[in-house]
Amino acid sequence: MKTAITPTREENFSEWYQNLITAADLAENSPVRGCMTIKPYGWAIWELMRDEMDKRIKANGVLNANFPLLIPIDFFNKEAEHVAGFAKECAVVTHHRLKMIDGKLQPDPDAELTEPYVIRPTSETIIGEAMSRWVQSYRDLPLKLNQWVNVMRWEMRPRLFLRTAEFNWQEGHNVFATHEESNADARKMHKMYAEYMANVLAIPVIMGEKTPEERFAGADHTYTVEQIMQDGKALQAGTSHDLGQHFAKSFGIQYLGTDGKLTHAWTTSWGTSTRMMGGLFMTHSDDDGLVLPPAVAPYQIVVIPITRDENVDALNKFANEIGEQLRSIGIRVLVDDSDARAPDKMWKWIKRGVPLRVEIGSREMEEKTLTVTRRDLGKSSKTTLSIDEFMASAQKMLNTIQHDMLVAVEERNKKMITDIKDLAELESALESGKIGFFRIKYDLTTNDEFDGLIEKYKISRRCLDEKDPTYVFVAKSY
RNA sequence: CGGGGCAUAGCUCAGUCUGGUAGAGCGCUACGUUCGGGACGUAGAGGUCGCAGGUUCGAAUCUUGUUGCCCCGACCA
Repeated sequence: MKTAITPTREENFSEWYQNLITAADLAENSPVRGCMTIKPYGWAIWELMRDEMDKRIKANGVLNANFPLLIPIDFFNKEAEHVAGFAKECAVVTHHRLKMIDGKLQPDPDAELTEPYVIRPTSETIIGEAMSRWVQSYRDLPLKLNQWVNVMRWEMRPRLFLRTAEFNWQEGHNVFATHEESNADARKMHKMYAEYMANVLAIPVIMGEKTPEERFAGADHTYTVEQIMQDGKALQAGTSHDLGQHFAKSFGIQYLGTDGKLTHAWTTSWGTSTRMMGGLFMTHSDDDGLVLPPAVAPYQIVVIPITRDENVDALNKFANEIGEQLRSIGIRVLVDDSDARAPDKMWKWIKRGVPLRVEIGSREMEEKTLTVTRRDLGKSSKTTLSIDEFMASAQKMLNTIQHDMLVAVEERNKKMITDIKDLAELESALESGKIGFFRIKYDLTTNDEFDGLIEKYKISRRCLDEKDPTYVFVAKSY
């Protein structure tokens, strides 16, 4: 059986993943170390993902803003834990001018900044500074901000979408008058992420709080959504932090309460990034390429005219009419009337994961029918139906695909989670090559013996079980 | 930043050991025959062999240095 992507997932998962990205024309490595170029088809997916997320953010009363890319180095000194977390991976801007020296452009030694800037790895500090000025009274609270920006973390080992030096994300930053409110907010955004991933990306997630060892630098509580990839590894797809008063105290975010007293506020921050795209691709795709849920597919339907010399114009015209009809009922459609051979067009759009493929040949044109194939189910789902029937049911078919993809991953995930009673059982499972998440009592994992297993099997604590926080999920991760 | 590997056509790679005019497959272009889940033939286009030095009559090949990439670690959304 020939597959469009080689090697297959089973043969070599990480190589399959890289080839998938090339085959689906999503992104490529750039000339800049650790940074990727997201190509138009990949970016179109991101735009759809972003728009869906943005709607949800705004529905929570959050407004978008935009803070500077560069952060004064001094801001990082203000929150000790935070500095420690990020110092190792910061890019720093030290000059403001280039000069031609010995025929080469170089930073001008005479243009060194007295105070270097850090390219933001995240924006808690610079937003904290602004909030300290914007928040004066309890009437200014809550203040809810979000920004869609790029950030930079100098990664040692980049992987397309999963870990790149520069990445795009949304980072939300909210301020509240009380700890009850900030903690409730962190949890609310956490739930929003889980809902989004299930309903938009068709990815069920494991929700829970990070253990103290894995918490965000400078947070009291970190809530995470963890996805399970097809190879059993975990992907941290979004985090929501209850920052307590750490940043409020460091940056002087205070409000005058009704009691006339000045009180430090409570902040949260919450983010999801282009890493989610990696999760999306790794979760749903197969050995023939990408499989996209309709909600984030740039083209939900591709119409392919099966042409021969004598019928090209008529068929292309007919296919475009079908395309127009579908657009008029709100479906994103591409009519591939390019002059490539029909099988080449089919494989091209199979590899790019278009949820529904519509083939039209002379026969269909005469009979007023269409042949429709679902990407998620493959060739066996090929059916022929009348144009009227299809127009009436196309949106429903897309909804069904969206739903079925979520259910399929839920089913797969059930087999990926194993209950473990003690460390001996955990070790023998790992030793036997068992993949996936292992659920074990948290207090069994706070000792040297467990640290040894972390070292030996490259596992980590992903999060506490939301349903019973005395349990923790352990897995290998990206 | 440690350990290993690689750098030759758009892509995957051979050629390097043993120095002698730059190769294959895929992809691309044209034409013909094909045509509903990866067709075939013919003809073409396409590379200062990562970069800089050294050895040599002559370097993709030997040598020194350098840069970048990949894999495995440490770090991480």
